[in-house]
Amino acid sequence: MDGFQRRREQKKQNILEASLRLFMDYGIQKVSIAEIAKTAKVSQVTIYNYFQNKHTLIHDVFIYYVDQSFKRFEVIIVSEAPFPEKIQQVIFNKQEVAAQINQEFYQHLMQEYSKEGNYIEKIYNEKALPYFSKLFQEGKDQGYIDPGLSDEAIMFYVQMLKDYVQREDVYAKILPLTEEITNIFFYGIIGKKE
Amino acid sequence: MDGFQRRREQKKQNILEASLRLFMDYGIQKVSIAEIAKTAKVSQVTIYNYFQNKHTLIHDVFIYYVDQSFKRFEVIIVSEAPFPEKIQQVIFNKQEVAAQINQEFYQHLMQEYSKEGNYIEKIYNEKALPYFSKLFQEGKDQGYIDPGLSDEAIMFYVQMLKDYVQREDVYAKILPLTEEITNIFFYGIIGKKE
Amino acid sequence: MDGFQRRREQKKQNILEASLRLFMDYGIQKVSIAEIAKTAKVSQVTIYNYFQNKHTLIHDVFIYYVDQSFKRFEVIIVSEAPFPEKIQQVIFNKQEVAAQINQEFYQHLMQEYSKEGNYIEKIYNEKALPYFSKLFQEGKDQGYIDPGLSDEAIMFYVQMLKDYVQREDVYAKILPLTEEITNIFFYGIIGKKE
Amino acid sequence: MDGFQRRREQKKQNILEASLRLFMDYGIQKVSIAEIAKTAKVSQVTIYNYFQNKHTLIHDVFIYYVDQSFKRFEVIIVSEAPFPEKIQQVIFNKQEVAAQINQEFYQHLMQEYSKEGNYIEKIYNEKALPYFSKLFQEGKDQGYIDPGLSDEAIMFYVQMLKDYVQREDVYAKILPLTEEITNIFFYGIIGKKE
DNA sequence: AATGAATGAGGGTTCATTCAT
DNA sequence: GATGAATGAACCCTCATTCAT
Repeated sequence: MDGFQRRREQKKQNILEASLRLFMDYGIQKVSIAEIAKTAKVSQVTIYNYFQNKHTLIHDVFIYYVDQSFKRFEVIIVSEAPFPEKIQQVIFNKQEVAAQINQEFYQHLMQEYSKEGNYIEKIYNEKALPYFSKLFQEGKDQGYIDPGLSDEAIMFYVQMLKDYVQREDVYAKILPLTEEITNIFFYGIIGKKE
Repeated sequence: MDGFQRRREQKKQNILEASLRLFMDYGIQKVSIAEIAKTAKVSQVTIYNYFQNKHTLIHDVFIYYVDQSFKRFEVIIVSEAPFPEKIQQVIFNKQEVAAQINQEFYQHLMQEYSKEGNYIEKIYNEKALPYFSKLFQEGKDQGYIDPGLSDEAIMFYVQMLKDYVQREDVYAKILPLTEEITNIFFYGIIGKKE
Repeated sequence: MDGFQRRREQKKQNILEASLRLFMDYGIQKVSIAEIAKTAKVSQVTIYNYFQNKHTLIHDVFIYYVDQSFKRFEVIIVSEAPFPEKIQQVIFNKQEVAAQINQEFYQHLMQEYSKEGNYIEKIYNEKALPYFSKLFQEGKDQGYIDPGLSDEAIMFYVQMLKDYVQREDVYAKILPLTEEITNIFFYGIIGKKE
Repeated sequence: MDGFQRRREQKKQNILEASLRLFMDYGIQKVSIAEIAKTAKVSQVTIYNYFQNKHTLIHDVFIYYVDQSFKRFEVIIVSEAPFPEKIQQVIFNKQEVAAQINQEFYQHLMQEYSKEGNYIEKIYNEKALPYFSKLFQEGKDQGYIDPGLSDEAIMFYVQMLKDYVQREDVYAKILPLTEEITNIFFYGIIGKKE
């Protein structure tokens, strides 16, 4: 990549980052192109030079976001930590780009991209799922997970917890419940039978 | 209530119902007053005769929604069904006003009402929480729930599952997993020890 | 006039008075029919039963206003006070319905009715002008007014002073100047030559 | 100022001029942004690119107007014409931006600016008042004005006449009375004593 | 390639006026 | 005759997007 290309990429990333920041703070619909342009210190038209329209900008921001979070996710999975710790980190660690993610942003993506591009599906099936499978297999091998459970079901649970924990309105409330929640995750509401 | 009053109430409810329907299908911001008016078969101004502005309309729609769902929730709790069935119904039965609820609508409310009116907090603390407590006590008495678990922690799980199940993008996927998910809820990922 | 008619007249006057009050306080354009209805404690439609539309309502309010002020004006003119005192009263006394009249109201009338109905012209020519003529003749006879001056010119001056004094933004400032202003009116800027 | 800036200024002035023209002809409230846009041959949004909202547009139009009128006023005052002619020009010459000024426009500004910005007060006290003082002193020195009269009182008269002459509804009527009115201004209703 | 300027379409809201009881 | 309810038209303003330089 020559200097020219590099500067171009840099500018593009500036726009993506500004957009992501704003989307996560205020939601998608509340953020205008003009606002993004001002934050990224470019003109509105420059944005249109890099991205077809707001729709594809959102799409690209999302991909940028997923790629970034995925890298951090990967680190946890391949680490040498014991299984329960890994699970806890995946669920509770705010390892995402931002500490708090605007839910509307998240929802919008889920809604939009479950229909068309289906990028989220694709990336999860291609990348996350194998990692999760590996993680769950590890759990099953070490006796932490019932071997009869399907990966889909466990993944649903993990995903759900992960999502929920990230919600601004929820996070504060459950902080003191972390241990209990983890316990229920492992042993169910019926509790550990010793 | 005379005929006048009754027709007025009826029309108001029409607007509320149309709004709720649209909000749940498309989200709040995407739905214009004009659209609501057309759906409810009234003029835009009529809406303004009943509700001060869009903001308070949303508020009122929300209250309408909460009240309605709560009635159905109550029915389940006080029924004579065995505990596990009750829990399953609370979580999985689409007892809500609508089969599918738009998440942005839900998020908006959560966000909004965690700040101001705090109506959701109030109704949950005053009405839902006691019912939940009673239900959980029932579960503990019958050995379905570890007596050491706090109501808050269990409620978190129930609420999370309930919310998640309602999401458009999620519902279809987990339908075949219902049984497994219930199992995890009861026995954790470690599974039932027999 | 029977009791029925009387009640009708009473209601009509209520509306007129409410309108006048509001017009003078806030100006014409800022006052809605709904506001008048609420102030007069009638329904909006009732207003339309008495007055064709807002336009004619304004017209009628104006006539109501002019008639009322005219009565008070007449009192001064026919009184036994000496000429200079009469003039001063006509100009400076806030003998109008309201202490302060919203200028927009006044202007609107002037503008509107100098074109069409021309009611103000008519009433002034028919009623005020003769009185003014009489007053000015009195002044000329007593040596207070140059006999060479036309009634129109003097009337313009009196009217102008009267209007100006009534303006909210002007009144306070000129209060301490009353005497000087009267002097200039009588003797001009060149002053009394003794 | 480069070509960019200059064209921008030009366009801004177009909008100001169109607004002023319309405000003066029809009053402020009756003139919509759409109408201004059409008159200035720009889109509505362009207006919003230059002015925050209608309120500040009105404000800026007013400043534009005051500045322009003041320049012409200054020319008269510093000219070499004899005193009576100057006075007559100040009062009667339609030296203002427009031949006729809508009174509602004027009133609105007076009302508005007696409260907040107070721009009119400021400009009059800082700029107009000194000029007027100088003019009146000239009149006193040359025996045209009674030295005992306060500047405030004379200014009141001048201002009043100036305002009144500008009124659409008044102008036509007093045109034939110009001479008489000037006489009254100089010598009062009692007339010149020779 | 990048920008300031411009725009069509649409959104929420208000108002004078009419309908239906 | 009086009212509550309803409405079409208009207004201010915002936004994603394009034009012209």
